[in-house]
Amino acid sequence: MSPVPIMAKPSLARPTPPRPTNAELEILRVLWRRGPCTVRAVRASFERAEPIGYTTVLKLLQIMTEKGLVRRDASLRSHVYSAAVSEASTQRRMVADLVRRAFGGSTLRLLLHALSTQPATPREVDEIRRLLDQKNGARP
Amino acid sequence: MSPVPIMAKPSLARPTPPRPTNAELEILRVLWRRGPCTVRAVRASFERAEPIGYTTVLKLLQIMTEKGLVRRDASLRSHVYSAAVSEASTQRRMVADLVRRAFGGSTLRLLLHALSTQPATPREVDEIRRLLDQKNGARP
DNA sequence: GCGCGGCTACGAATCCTTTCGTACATCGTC
DNA sequence: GACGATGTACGAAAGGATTCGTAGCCGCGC
Repeated sequence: MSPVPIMAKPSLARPTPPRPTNAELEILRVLWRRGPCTVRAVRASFERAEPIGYTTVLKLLQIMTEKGLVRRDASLRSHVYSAAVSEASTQRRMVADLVRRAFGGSTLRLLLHALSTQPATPREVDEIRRLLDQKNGARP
Repeated sequence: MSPVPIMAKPSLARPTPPRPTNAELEILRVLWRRGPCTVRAVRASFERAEPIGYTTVLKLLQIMTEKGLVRRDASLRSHVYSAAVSEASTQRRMVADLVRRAFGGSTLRLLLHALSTQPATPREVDEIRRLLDQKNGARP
C-alpha cells in the first residue's frame, strides 16, 4: 500500500456543479420557488402523478448536496436545504446543452425553431420585439 | 400453455418513437446529415473525444431500429440504416421537453432567455424580426 | 475447399438514476 | 424513563443507457 493517504473525494463544494438530472431539477424548481425547505416541505410541494416516498426525496437531496447542487443547513434537527445553483444559470446550461446536442451549436436555429413552432400571442411577440430593439438598436 | 400464439412485441414501427437518448441523437445527427449509412459509415462520421467501438454503434442502431427511430434495409449484406424520425420533429420534441422541464412550460421564457444570453449578430436579429413580422403581421 | 476479413447477433458488464426498505438517533410527552 | 413521531443515514434493488467481447455467418481470393 502506498503510504500516501488516499485523498477522500471532496464531496462538497465542487468547482462547478454538474447538470441536474430530471428528478434533481424537479427538486430545484421547488427550492427556487419556495426558498429553503426541509425534506418534508420539498416533498409536500411535489406535484406528481404518483406520490413519492419521503426517503426518496431525502436521498435525492443528500446526493444533490454531494454534487453541490444544494446546500444543507444541519443546525436544526430537520435539515434545511436551499438551492446552491441559480435558476438562471441552470437554464443557461440547459439551453446551451440543448443547442449543442440538437441544433449543432446554433442558438439562432433554436430560436427560429421555437418561434415557428410555438403559437405566440401578439403580446409575446411585442415583448420579443422590445428585447430585440433593446439589444441591437431600434429598427431603421 | 395457451393455444393462442403469443403476440411478438411489435418491435418495429411504434406509434410514436420515444425521445432519443444522447448516443442515439448523435447517430441521428449523422444520418440526417449524410443520409442512409452503413454501420461503418456512421462510425466513421462520429467525432468524439475517444473513439467508439464498431459493435457499440451496431448495437445502438439495433436498439434504435426496435424503438422505431431508424429504419433498416437488410437487403444488402451490410445493412443500411436511415433515420425514421425527422430532424425537425425531433427538435420540436426536445424543445418542448426543455420548456416543460426547465421553464415551467413557457416557450416565451425560453426565447427571452436564449435571446438575452446569446450574442446575436444584427443579421440574426433581422432574421428574427422578419419571422416575427411574418408571424403576426407588421408592427404598427 | 479453406481461410480471412467483414458483418450481424447476442449476452453481459458497467455506470447512472430513481426508488425505497431498514436501522438508528432525537425530541416531546406522559 | 418508555414510547411514538419524526429525522437522518445507508444499502440495495430496479431500470435504463452505453459499451464491448465473443460467437457465428457469409463471400471472396487463393
